[in-house]
Amino acid sequence: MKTGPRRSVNPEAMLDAALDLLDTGGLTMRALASRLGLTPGALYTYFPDRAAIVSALADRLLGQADLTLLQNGPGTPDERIIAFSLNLREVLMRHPAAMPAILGAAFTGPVALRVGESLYEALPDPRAAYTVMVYVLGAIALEAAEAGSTPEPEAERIAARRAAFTVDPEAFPHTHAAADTIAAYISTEQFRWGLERVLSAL
Amino acid sequence: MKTGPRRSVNPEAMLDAALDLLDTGGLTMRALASRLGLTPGALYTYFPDRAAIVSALADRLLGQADLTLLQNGPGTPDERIIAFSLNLREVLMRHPAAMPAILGAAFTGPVALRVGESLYEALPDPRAAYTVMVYVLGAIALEAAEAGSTPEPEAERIAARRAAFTVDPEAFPHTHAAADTIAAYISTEQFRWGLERVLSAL
DNA sequence: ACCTGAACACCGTTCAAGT
DNA sequence: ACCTGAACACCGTTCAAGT
Repeated sequence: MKTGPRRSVNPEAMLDAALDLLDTGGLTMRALASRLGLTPGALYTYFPDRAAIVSALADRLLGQADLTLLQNGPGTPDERIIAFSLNLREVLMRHPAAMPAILGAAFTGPVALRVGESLYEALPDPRAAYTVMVYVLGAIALEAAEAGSTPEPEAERIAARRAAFTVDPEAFPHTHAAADTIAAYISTEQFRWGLERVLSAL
Repeated sequence: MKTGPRRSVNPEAMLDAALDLLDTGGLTMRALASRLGLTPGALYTYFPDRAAIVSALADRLLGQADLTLLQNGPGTPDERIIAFSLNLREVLMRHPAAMPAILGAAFTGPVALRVGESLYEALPDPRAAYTVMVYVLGAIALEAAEAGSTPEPEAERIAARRAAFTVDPEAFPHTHAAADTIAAYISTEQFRWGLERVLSAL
């Protein structure tokens, strides 16, 4: 029983299909093969194993962020770092399930190298640059970890967090008092606020 | 064929065995059952599914950090946050494979709530507190993502990173020039440096 | 309540054989 | 080089049945 279309099986098309399956939480070699009209074993002609597919996917996703925002954009280096980081967050949050792979392949991939070099141009102290990477990737990883594979709008995710968040006011007074702010931890506003603070210290 | 010891099957003992298996990269329901002298199906008496075991493990691991460093330690609030963060990093880096679960269950678990409340006591602005969480957990997640499940000493990991790191000096001049510092991104020194900078801005 | 035995519905990967 | 068919060695989870 062949279920998928047969045309144009190449690494690019494979990654398109793989990303689609990853987003729906069902990236298996068997499902991917079926999408491409292939048998599972045929995939090993293109990639050595499943992990290689996920790594390639991670680097490709990184490449979807608009690097010109960091390189040629208007404004100060800090402003360009903020603009690129906001764009990167937007791109990566469209595929939360890929975030673990992004953390894993963070610096090895070819695209990651180009992003890194551009960041060092904007922020020459490499220790400072890494601090920014940690903040940006850390914030996105925390958001992605609780987002479903289907990314709801930010406002709805915050409302859901607020509704689900209840703590004993006696035992956790500070936490209880901060509930609204805590629900908004995943907001663009919080992301930008923290990033600006971090950059101001570097 | 029974392979494991039979005595004392309770949730605590299960989590001990589960952590051990997670560290060696082989946490499966079948392996866990065998360790406990049980059949796979018997595990579902204690936990509803595999994910519940991993979540419980994550919260338990968080509890191994010494919260008194944050609550009652000497020094300024910032110094206590640094001391606790260094301790947390040490604890979590003993079990890198658990880091994804830590990110996922970051705020829901009972231990996580206590840690959060203590952090808010030291750093009352919740937006500032979250920025610290993002930095600390982000840095540990990036380190854990590339560490093997068996945690080598830090010095060896840095040396291995330095040896493996080669880039085209023409195409990536800044990256090439920063190679030594980049190799040391996973160092305690870099972790502390970044954290101090972040705290100084909050 | 706790556990077994057995099954169900899957996985990733390999490999001889074909084209 | 690319692909099939078939197998190997696994998975998590369910469930009737026993104690």
